[in-house]
Amino acid sequence: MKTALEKARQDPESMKARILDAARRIFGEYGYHGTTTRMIAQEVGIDISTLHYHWGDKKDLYEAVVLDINKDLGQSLRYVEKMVHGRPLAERLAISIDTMTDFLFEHPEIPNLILFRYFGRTREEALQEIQVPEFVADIARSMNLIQDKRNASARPLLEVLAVMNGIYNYISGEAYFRAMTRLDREAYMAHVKEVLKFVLIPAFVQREGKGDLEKA
Amino acid sequence: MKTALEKARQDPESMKARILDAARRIFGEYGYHGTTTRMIAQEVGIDISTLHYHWGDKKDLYEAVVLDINKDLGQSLRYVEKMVHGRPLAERLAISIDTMTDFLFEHPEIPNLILFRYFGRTREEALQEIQVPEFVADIARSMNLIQDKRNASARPLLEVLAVMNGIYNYISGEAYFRAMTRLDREAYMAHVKEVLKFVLIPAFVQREGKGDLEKA
DNA sequence: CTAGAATTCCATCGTTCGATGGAATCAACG
DNA sequence: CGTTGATTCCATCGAACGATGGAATTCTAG
Repeated sequence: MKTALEKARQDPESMKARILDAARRIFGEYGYHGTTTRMIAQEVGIDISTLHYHWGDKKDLYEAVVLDINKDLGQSLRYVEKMVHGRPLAERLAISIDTMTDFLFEHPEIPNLILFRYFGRTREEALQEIQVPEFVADIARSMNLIQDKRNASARPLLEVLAVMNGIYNYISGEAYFRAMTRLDREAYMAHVKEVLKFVLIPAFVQREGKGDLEKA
Repeated sequence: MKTALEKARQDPESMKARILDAARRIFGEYGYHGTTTRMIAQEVGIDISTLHYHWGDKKDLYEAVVLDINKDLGQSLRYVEKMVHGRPLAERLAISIDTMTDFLFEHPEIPNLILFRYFGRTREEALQEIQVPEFVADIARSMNLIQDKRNASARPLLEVLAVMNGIYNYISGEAYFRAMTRLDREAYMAHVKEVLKFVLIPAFVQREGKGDLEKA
């Protein structure tokens, strides 16, 4: 007998998986308080009681969404890390930006929910943590900004946040920024990648160059 | 006889002004749906009906908050523009970043509400626009990225957004990022300014240099 | 086919939220 | 003092929301 979780993971067409999928999108668009269980149920085309049957109450469902998103983001980051391993810094940054931007454009609810967590508060206490700090430290190590993941100083962590948030902003703000720039989706994605690489890469490359100079 | 608006502007201790002030903070922390009129009333120490008496319904109050914030942000941007006028690019960016960061740390509800608007959606339709596009075009002109504010192409607008959002992120994410870096408020502010200048300035300065080279 | 388990929906409950009428209080002025 | 208008609070309403019991339906094992 499969457990309920295994079922949901294995069969993306199962009711439980369909609800989780819709919940990701709607929580990502409207935030925790802006989302009603009725909105999610309607999106799936089911009754609210079916939703509660599978996922418990609203907070439980939200926490499941957060865990699911952490899982996807972690997978994607590990994939990118393998991809850029051993390459020079500028190339590593360019590939990371391109790959993560592509991935997140496909799953905008991921940066959306992360940004909601960063910037907003919830009336309920102790909603599930998004494990971003863990990810940020991993990236800092992958970028050679720190050696040990355990005791990272503030500066490199904040630098990594500049890169990650820079990407998140353009994904989550797509509707707003596209209206502002009057670009279609494809052109917007291309411009975003260009601008991100233009803005983010020089600083790190310049410093690396200076470091080498001092060594020599 | 003064109008109600003039009264509120002139006397910051008036009930109407006190309500608007509390509403800015709470809408900024919890977002539109995360905020209840009761929370605002309790913050001021009054009854909900007093709130409705002065500002109408929840949407009206929210729109007043948005207008108020647009006013403050616009003033601050114009002040910075005068301050940096005529200086070289790197200096202009550094001063702008320092000044805007200081200002926004004092008024975190401003970036908070702007980011909520970017990234989140509301169940109600047609909530008051935050006039960010206008501001972004102004800054692009002030940075000599565009000549005419009217017909700005996408690229410079997206570059300006990278700068503005970079600042907003660290302000609005203070609680989260400070916990992550274990910095006190003062140290956090200092690090943020350093990191912002480190990340954002080189790209623009480098391009300016290349531009001059091509001219020569 | 059938019995039992799993799933889905209908009806409904209690709470919270936005909003308002109307009484009570306060301030200004002759 | 008394009248008038502005302000504030109390009581309460209807709608929306989260949640659940239980009937109806579907699925599954034997």
